Amino acid sequence: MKRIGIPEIARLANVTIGTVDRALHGRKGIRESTRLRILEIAKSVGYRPNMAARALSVRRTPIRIGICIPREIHYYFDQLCQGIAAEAQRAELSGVETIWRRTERLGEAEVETIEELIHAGPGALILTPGSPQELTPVINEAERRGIRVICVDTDAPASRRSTAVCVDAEASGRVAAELLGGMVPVGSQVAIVTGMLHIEDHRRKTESFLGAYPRFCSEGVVAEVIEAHDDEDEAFQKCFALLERHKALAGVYVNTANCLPVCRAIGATGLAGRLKLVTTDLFGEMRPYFEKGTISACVYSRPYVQGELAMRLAVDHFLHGTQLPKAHFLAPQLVMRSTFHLFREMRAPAGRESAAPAPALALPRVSPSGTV
Amino acid sequence: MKRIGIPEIARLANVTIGTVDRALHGRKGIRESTRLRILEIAKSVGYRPNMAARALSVRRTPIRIGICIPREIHYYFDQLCQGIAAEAQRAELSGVETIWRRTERLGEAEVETIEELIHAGPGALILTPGSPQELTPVINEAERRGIRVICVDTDAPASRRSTAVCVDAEASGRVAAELLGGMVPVGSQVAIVTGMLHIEDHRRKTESFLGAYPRFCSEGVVAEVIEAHDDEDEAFQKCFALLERHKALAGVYVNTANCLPVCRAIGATGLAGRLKLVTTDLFGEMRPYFEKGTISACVYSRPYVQGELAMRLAVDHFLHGTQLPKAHFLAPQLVMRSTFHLFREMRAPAGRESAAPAPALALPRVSPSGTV
DNA sequence: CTGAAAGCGCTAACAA
DNA sequence: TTGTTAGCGCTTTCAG
Repeated sequence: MKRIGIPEIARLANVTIGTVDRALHGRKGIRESTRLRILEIAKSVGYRPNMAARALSVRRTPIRIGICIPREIHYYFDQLCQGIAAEAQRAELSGVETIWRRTERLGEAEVETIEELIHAGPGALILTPGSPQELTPVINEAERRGIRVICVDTDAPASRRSTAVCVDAEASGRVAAELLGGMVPVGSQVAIVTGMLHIEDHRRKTESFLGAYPRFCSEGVVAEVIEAHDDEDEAFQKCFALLERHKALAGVYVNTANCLPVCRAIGATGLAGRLKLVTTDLFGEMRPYFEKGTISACVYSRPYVQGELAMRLAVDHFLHGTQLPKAHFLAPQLVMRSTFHLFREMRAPAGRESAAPAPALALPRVSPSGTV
Repeated sequence: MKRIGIPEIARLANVTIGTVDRALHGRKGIRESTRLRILEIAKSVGYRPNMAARALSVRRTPIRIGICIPREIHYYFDQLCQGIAAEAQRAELSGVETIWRRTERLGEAEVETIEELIHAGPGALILTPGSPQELTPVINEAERRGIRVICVDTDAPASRRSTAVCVDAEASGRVAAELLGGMVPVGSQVAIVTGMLHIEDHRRKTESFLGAYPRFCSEGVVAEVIEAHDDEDEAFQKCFALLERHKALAGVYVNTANCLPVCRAIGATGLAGRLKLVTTDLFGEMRPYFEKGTISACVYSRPYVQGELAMRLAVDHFLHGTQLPKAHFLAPQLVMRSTFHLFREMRAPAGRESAAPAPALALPRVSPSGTV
């Protein structure tokens, strides 16, 4: 089963490798009959190109990919970065380099950072657009220069970005409604705790839940929508008051990461387990509330997977010439009491400093000839 | 920013590439001082080996990975194979080859096929052990010869296999119980439709559901466990009779792929939507039942992801020297009415012929979940 | 101990 | 229209 290559095909066809190359790649400057003949031979011997040789021959510039991701919220964006880094490490072997620029917070210093990255002349840019509208000009500028911009986690749909990898906020809100609606009795009152409605993600999740909930729980009503501004105390206070106000509340949907104060408020009112709580995101501190049954389910956006995917799309695009999809929407992962322990997020203590920028130098670890 | 290689280091160190190679690889025949000097330079310039070139140069030992996966059930194992193939294609650049052997059905001709694969002398073997106990000797033999055996989808825990990638059947059954238990009223009767209880996977899911259901639905009871033997007619008949027998049934858990007849029976008795149905696996024909609300949720093992993961573990192991984990358990993906459309499985018409043994030049590229 | 040189399979520029 | 040739960056063999 020796693998046969271009030279061998050339021999079989009585031509030279140049001609075989032309035939195989549909290049011009070859008689149609010759091409057909060669193609026929190539097929009959089951020719498969040696990708390593091709890569070696064709590429003299390493592919560089710029990455602009915020630091905060750590537990979330660190996962995202780890996904990217994991994929990047694999692609390293094929000559892909990453340039990391982590901004302090989502939406902060985005434009400058990306301009800086553009300046480095990368092949692609992976970023989380915090303020899509402000970013649109830079994104378009990057694309104009031939840099493929890949949005991750959130999209900048009005821009000319090449693609986006994200969990659709609407799907997220809808599935939360479906879960909660399925768990509470007909006609139940529920409430939403959100961060800030002027944040697109929060608003869309909220609206989508509002629209979907009555469809999944007949006669069901959303009693209140609370903005907690991602403040722990505010969330606790407001939520506690909410539970006092609506004794009949059957469920709560928290669509921001700030779910711990809600859990505490529910615990404080002795409702844990009776009231169904559906949260968003996943991190170590949620563990006890899963165990106690305070949290019924969590609609998780899987930042790690998103990162992996974004990076992979970029790599595949450059290395294999894969087309970038218009957008890639992932289904959120539903995490429940029976499964939360299976997530890496629940093991590592949260809040650790980023593990992203792979510490450059790695000398060859495997001796080429043998295994140790 | 040019990526610098061995020739450049040689120049900087005033030696030849041969010497640099010796230094970098800890080979003998080089003065210790020279080695140190070269290593120092390599580090300072951030040398990273070009793996494509290496792969090309040491073609004598391409890493080969044997794969033994059944054809049936197509919709499931084709996904698994596509996951493996996608990952394999990426590794191709680094000189990884795959040897495909698809058996007709799970558990059929496994031993022979694997013996044959062992004979090809691969570095690793990826397989779905249909009958773990029969396979144990061959697996151990392979491991004895230094072939890393990776079980996927099901495990062969008694063997010396290097690792396994699978969704734990127990977690699957338990989360089904949690979902169903959360959706039905207190004290509800539910039923289980399984394939054959002598199949380990079915038995374990069933037992785990039986154990967990009462914990998630207080006073809840599992009224019946039905074996449908993965036969369409039998499933329909038995299920129809079941629904007649237990008018009060609030939910059904189907833990085999054979869920369509159950959906039909539920439809025929006019219970669609009222009775909560939790199924297993995901394929195109389930679409209308999701749409109508007949299926409330599906506990999906994500064969594509499992395949990707298994292959990736193998590749990372050989290319980066990564340790293989003892086992890798994935959380099942919960699919619901709001999200089923995001899955690749629901788009492509099911039952297509395998796409596994990569056809020559252009291997169809698939992405892990929905791509628009 | 170190240097020189021959490829690995493929692409691409140049010759015929 | 086809042939020839020079690398890509690395490993490896054979000389010095």
